Amino acid sequence: MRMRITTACQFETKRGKRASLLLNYKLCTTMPGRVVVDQANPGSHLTRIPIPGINTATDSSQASIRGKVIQKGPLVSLGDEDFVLKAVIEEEESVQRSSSRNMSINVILFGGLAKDFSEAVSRGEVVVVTGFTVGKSPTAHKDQLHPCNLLLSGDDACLYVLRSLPPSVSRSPAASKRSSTSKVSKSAKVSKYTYVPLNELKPGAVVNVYGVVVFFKQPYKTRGTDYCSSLKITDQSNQKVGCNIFCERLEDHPKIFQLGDIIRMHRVKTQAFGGSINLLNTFGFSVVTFDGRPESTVVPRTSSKSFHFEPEDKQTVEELRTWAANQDLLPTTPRIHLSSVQPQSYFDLTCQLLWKAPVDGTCILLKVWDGTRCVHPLQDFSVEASVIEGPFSLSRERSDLAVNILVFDNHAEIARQLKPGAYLRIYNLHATTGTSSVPCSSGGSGQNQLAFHLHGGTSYGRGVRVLPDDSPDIQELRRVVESYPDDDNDFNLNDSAIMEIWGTPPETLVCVCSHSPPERRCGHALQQVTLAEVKQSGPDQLFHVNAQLKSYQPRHLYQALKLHCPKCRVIQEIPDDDFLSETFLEASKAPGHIADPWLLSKSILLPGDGPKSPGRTLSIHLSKELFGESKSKDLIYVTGATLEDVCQLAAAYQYILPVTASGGSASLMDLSAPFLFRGNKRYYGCKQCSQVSVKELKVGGSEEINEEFIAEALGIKLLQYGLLLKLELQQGRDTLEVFLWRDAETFFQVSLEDVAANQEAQNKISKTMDFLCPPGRSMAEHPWLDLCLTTYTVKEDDGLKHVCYQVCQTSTTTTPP
DNA sequence: GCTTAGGATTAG
Repeated sequence: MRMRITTACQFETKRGKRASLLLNYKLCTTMPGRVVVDQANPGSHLTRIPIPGINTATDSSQASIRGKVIQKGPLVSLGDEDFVLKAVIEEEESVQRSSSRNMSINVILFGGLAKDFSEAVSRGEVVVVTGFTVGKSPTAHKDQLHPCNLLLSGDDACLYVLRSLPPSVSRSPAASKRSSTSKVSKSAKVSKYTYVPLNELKPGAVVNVYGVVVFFKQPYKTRGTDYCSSLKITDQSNQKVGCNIFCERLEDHPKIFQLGDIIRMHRVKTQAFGGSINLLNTFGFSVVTFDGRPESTVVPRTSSKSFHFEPEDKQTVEELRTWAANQDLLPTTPRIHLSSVQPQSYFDLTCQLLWKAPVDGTCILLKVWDGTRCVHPLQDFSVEASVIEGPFSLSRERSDLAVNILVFDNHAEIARQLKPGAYLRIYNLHATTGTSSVPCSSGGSGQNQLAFHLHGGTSYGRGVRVLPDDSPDIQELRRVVESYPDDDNDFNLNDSAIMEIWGTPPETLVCVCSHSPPERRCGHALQQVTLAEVKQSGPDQLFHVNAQLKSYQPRHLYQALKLHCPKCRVIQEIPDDDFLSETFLEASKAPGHIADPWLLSKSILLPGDGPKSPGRTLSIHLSKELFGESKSKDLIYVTGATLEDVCQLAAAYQYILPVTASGGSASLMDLSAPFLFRGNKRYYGCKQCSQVSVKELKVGGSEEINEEFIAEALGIKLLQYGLLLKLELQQGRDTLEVFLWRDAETFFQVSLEDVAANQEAQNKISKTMDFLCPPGRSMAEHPWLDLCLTTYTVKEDDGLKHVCYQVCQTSTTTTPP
């Protein structure tokens, strides 16, 4: 089958309505790179954002900012030990200058931090800040500095000073760089620790120990309040000692990646158990771990902001490593890649997560790869595209190598928090064969198809963990996966640059177009023109061009798919499932009681499974009117339902309307969430244009209940799905950036409502884009397209009008070869 | 309020 772009002379959208050409985007092509600071530096687990790259959408919980102090204001007292201080920090030379103006930013410090900064930090010093919030700088106009400022207040705020130390002072592991870190408001305390050999432990003592890890489980949830890391360690005394570390927070647990890692624990309690000594963490416990391979550099792994580390520690680690290397302590299992997996075996897999999707309450499907190809036939699974988190459409190379992993039970809970792009180690993964009866299995011939299962439980250290980006274990993997052509479109810079515009918060997307373009038809009578001629022309014109597609943005459909209001023309993002789950969960906690006389209600008490998941009441309400019309299955109202409940119910009833009780009456939830569900489809309402009130539906006998009818009855203005792509057209040496928006449905010959709900429709779009812009092919191999373009003006923030271009009245058609 | 786990395969 061959696809060809032609111009369609007739055009009418599915619903017979037209969205106007209203786009107001600026593309920032100079988004600075993401720089991860050196492991030895503070905030190394965070993404370092260059100062020019800061904006109000910066996720400060994941970011650190580094800069040189170029101005330090006076400490201003606000009374009662409260202070404020303003400083300016400047991006250092090392980062590429992408904008000369935004290299310096105001930092406003509050409270004790302001006071400490005033006393401890001088101009010219380099600082790293974390836990900040980003605000709009009210003085940007006046001081010509960065349009944002950094606000440092509260417990999360932290500021580190990078400072040279005299050689005699105990240093951080960054000693080789001749620099150390001091955290403002905490001075380093120098004290000696003594470590007890493992064969000298006596019960009932609190000790510090070093050891080589000979067994470990990743932290797992206990029946109590904490996670437990269960491990066994040994040292030169050859004594093996079991340890149980209980911490509520996962980040406080020892970072153990593989057998042979070295662990140092401070303040562990010895305890007699079963004739031997066990170790248990106790008050003031701290832990640091190290890679166990003698050839690797000694880099402490810890999430502690301050920890003790001296040259003696480095020596102890090296001695333990050398000793362990000459012992028969650890099994000598070779690293298994997907290419060397044996059916029915258990192995540890180091891989990259491509995407994930929930299967049911106890199972998550992970799509991963390690750059090698599994030689065995693999079992296939299918999931709804709408529940996939991550790039739904993989390049051919990637999807050839990617495998599915089913993660069950306790591990599913951890897997829910994994982010696509993360590097993972999955311990005790089971390569199973035989037919699967999990809900997402596509069936198939089954018997000798391989499937990867991470079973529930923690036997044999079964578990999954994220490896840090600087882990030596992933460098080779990273090199391999990054060598694939499509890679730079998926997880790194390009996407974050695109997200600058495509992820712009909805309120800034309100369209401010001067007026809608006139309706014109291309018709084949229009003569083809060059891109240069299009650019030289004014707005409100229609052109017929012949060009190639050089590139397009965003690369992922889930980034291009939007919701928009046909009335007020606001464009907004589609909320992700994590957000929706949270919203529904919150609402389900306080369902209240509905006593509307026009509803028939029935409540079910669903048992919980612990203090963090208490029981809840799910209520289903039927409209008496619909019941009388024998349409009781057409629409039900539910209260106390989680997102999962709603999806389940959506399989049995036509329309599900989640409601909460407000003064004894049914009322809708916040319109941030879908107000209506039908099968896989979700319907949203416009916050600005809806005047919601839940009242009895009046249906005539022949009237069909559909989303439009329900929305109207509720006073809701239905949002429509839209698809927004920016295409770079090429014609010889000339290029032109154009949008595809209004006529996206015509272009792809697909309903965007379907695209939001099913994989098949999504595949149609990705196949089309792969055909128009074949990944990894030269421009000579890109097809030539006949396109209609319209020109129109958009009023920018600066008040000036800009001419924009949009593809219109063009559809992809398939023609026989 | 101060437990939880204390290695040793799921059975999808």
